Amino acid sequence: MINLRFVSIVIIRVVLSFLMKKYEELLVSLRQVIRAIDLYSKKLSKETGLTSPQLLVLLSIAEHDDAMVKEVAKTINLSSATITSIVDRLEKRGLVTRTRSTTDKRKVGISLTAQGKEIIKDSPKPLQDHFIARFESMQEWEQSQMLATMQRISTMMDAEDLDASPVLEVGQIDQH
Amino acid sequence: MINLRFVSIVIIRVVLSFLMKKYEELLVSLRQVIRAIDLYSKKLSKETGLTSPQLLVLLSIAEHDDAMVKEVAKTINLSSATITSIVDRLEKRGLVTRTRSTTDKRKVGISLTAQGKEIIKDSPKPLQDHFIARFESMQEWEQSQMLATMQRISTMMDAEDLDASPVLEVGQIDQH
DNA sequence: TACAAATAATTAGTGTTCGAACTATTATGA
DNA sequence: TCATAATAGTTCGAACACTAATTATTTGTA
Repeated sequence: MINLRFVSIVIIRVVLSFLMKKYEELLVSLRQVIRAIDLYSKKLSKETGLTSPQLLVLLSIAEHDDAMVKEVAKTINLSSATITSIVDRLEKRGLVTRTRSTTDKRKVGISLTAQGKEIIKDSPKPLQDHFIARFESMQEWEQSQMLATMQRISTMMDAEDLDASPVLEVGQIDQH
Repeated sequence: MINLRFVSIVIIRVVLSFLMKKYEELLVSLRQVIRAIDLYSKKLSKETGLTSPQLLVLLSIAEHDDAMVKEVAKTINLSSATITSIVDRLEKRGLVTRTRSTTDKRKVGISLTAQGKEIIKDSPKPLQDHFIARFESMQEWEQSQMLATMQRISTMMDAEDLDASPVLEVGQIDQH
């Protein structure tokens, strides 16, 4: 449903517009952040032999064993079709198994194999885990500041109106 | 080079960690923003019959006529290979033309056809343009606040160290 | 000048992502 | 009950997106 790649490009551009006067400074920060994540993602791929989405799916299953396709899809914000194709590859490599539920034969549970668990165990933690300790030590006012910024952007996008009435055309955004 | 989709997922998760206490509130804001962008992107696709990347390429060419593949790639942060395949489709639909340069026969200039210009003219402005007017009216302190937040995240990622010495292994991030 | 290195674009191959159509199963309600 | 709606998962086709390899051309230099 959501094309997150495009979304991220727009978000970055919006943030840049938002800070036109600080454009250069912010660009440096953003590039550094993106570069750090990109490099870390490559490191993960090299060490585990998995792509980023594959690792995300695997981690999601590790947290909730025997997860349904739909649950995984919702957790990491991808369509069921995408999860199916990623699980296909993971299954082919013997990292997960599919088991059709006996109580509801529409459902399919996905579980890690011993080999899958091994890979998870060896892989470095996802980038965000590394930062939580630091983030937790932040001041309350800094957290509030970030939230205020996001809400401000949301308001400017009329996103609230959109959400309130799903029927509303997006064209409305473009007027007035 | 950069998998922006994965990057955006990590950024969103980092921001969420960052705001664990405000988790629910922020989640609502983020969903609203993403939904607004997603809907707007669909509106663009429906009106122009183009996908978002195609429109981005087209707009990039509109701004700098006779642009080289490499220039377009750099402008919208995609690989040359990706641009080639997108331009293939745009050319097939008669929206752009390729002209090999006479001075440097390695280079290929991409230009809009009359039909391509027509589509650009009719298409609504990209989402970010719509917000610039609002953003410009923002207070100086609000802009500074956003920049401060980004720089804080950048620092926590040790991204500056990374950028300072390109040789540095990403593994360094995971230590400290 | 001649030849290696660098550059620009493309092609090949793999993987991700989606919506729409399809199959199978379960839930609902007249 | 039994037809119909809803749900879970898959398949299919199209478009992206990347790296690595290839082709053609230009640049740099011995």
